[in-house]
Amino acid sequence: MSRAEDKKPIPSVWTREQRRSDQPALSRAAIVREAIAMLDAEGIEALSMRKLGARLNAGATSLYRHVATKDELMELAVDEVAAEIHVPQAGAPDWRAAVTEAAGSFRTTALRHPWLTLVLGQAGLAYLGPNYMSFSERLAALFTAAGFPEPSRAIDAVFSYVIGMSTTEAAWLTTVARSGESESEFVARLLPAAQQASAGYDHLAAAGPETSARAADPAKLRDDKFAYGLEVVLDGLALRLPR
Amino acid sequence: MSRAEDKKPIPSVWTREQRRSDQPALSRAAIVREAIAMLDAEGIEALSMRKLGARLNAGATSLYRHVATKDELMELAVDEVAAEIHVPQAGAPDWRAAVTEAAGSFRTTALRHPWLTLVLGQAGLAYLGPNYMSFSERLAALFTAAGFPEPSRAIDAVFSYVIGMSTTEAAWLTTVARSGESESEFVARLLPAAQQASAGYDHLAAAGPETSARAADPAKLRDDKFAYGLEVVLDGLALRLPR
DNA sequence: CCGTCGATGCGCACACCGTACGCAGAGAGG
DNA sequence: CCTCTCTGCGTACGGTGTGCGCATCGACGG
Repeated sequence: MSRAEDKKPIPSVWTREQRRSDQPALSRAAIVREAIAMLDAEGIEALSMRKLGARLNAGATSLYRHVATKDELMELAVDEVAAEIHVPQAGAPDWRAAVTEAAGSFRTTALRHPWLTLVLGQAGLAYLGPNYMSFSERLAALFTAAGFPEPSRAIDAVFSYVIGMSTTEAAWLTTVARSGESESEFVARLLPAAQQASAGYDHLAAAGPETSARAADPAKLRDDKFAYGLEVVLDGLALRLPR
Repeated sequence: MSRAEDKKPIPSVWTREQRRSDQPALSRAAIVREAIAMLDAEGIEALSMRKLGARLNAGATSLYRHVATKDELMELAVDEVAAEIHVPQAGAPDWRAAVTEAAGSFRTTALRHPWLTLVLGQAGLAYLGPNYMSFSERLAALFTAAGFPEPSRAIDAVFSYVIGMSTTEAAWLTTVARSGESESEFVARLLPAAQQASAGYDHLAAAGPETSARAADPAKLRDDKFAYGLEVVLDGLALRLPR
């Protein structure tokens, strides 16, 4: 106590930087934006509060002034990204084209942010953000205008398919990304193993050559597969439209 | 060195328990079995190598003699559980009934092990276990026998739907389980909040009363919803059968 | 019977995680 | 000028997955 200055790097007025008005400060919006950037770039398990704080020139625990918990951050990120999904205005004459557009938009959003489906599967949309709400509202409008007596049933049918396919694709793309190779390279390298694995399974082996022949452009193959299944679902729904 | 016994609780012959032939020892099968039990009982984020080890009267790191990594453990658990999915023998006259059976079996398995869909979304089935392989093989046989020229397309369509719906349901059930209430209680308690949230959204609000009236038996409602969507997909597929 | 060896279990340690808590400044209002 | 609220941060706690090296054990060759 006698020696006023002891250890520590001397917290004097000169050492102390004034950090005010330097950065636009921390804000919920900035935090969410940066979190999404990290999630997109490095995947879901690379996001930590500490790293996120560092990216914002802040300490890890500073974030908690604007966000209650990491889970809440994730929900905010999900809702933010939900704004990217485009659902056409209701009432257009061709409801199939409109639904196809909405489904495709969901898929591309999910593939652009491969962590989306993971969080959806975990949180289950318990707390609904505004963007997700208006997404649902626009869908409901679309299917109602199309003439479905129980629009929510039809929506669930279509979007269960869309979510399922998008989840699978996102998982695949994540695996590919982790390999550091392009999708075609990865497929080429995986092919022998896959064929060996399906040896002894008659029907799987039968599908092998056919699949490998088309593997030249895997992205297009995925597009086609998605479109095919979507047409299947829409055909099934069309049978249920009155008249 | 002079005093032979020093600190430490004296590792003498008497203190030292013979652990041999007490438990069936640690084995990969036992580890996977116990991991599944923990996952089912306490959810995916409650499973840690330390707790799992403790449940097997073992240290955390002992498990690594039988399992390379936690991720690998999860893949083993997924494949183990895949054996529970029942796919009817190919060649039955009514392919729709057979597919409905397989789809329903997948769903009940996914709901019995709500962590299944989460792991599927993460790992993307990069490494395929034997049970998952024979599941796929049986499906391929089923759809080939049904007469689909491109069975894999049809399988993907149906099971993307099934996976999507099951994922959503599993997430919901997990949320319900965390609340400690029954599903009906949870729904009842959630209803006012849901209605308030959908105020201002015309079409969502319109669906409100109808939904709440049916909320008396939520499990049945989910069953119906799943069956409805499945019929939609199967109808769409039926249109693509030759002749 | 004894010495050796490979397989097995475990304690320790490391780096990292989410986050509770209380303090240090800054800006606003009296 | 004093006070009060709001924001950021340092520290700390109790967890996590897992690499490493040692102790122990059953089996087996001499």
